[in-house]
Amino acid sequence: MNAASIYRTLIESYGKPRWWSDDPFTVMFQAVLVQNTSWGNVERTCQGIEHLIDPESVLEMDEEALMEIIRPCGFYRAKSKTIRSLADWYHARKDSIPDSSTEALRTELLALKGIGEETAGAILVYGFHRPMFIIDKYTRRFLKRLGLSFAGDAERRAFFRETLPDDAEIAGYLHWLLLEHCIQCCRSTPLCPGCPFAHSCRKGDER
DNA sequence: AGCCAGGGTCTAA
DNA sequence: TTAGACCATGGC
Repeated sequence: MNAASIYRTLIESYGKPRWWSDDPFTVMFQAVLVQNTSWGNVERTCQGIEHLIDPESVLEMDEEALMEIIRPCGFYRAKSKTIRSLADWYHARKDSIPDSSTEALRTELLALKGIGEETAGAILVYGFHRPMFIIDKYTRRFLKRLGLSFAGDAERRAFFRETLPDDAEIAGYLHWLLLEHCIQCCRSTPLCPGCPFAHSCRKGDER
């Protein structure tokens, strides 16, 4: 089973996925909050404070206030620092982003403390509409359950690049679809009711 | 009560 | 370069 047929199956089963957010800074803010944290926590935290989620507001408020706001998402001491550096970076950089290469943006993001491959990928894809396959824990588990093993994330990315176009929308939709699928299906053991991959899924046989 | 959640950094070997 | 400790809270 190749990546293109995985994508097709996901679309057929779950329909057109939603985009993370149309606002780049909202993507950054939430991408940090969601690190090793459930999406529900992030949604509850962001509910009602939409007007504070922009670089200027973040830089204006003191660090204690920001920590208090994001506390329910855990790791709030580290995450508040990361969000501030993102706000700083984006505030200074946003006008020149359209002229920057994806690789340059990725390098700059990775240089910020608290931003790793996955968070950078999410920001590039959903925030800046740059093509990049995002490999997260769910993606790894999903591929493994399909019986596909890889030496590392570079190989996983290559697997997706092999049969899918180099396109930001596809990358974003694929990631969102995998997430949706895994939350409904892969997260539960031992059986996923109505799983569109049931015929090839080796759940429980993955370690 | 204990485990997991859409990670990332630091250290030791 | 890789494994393990650590960060912290909320939901089930």
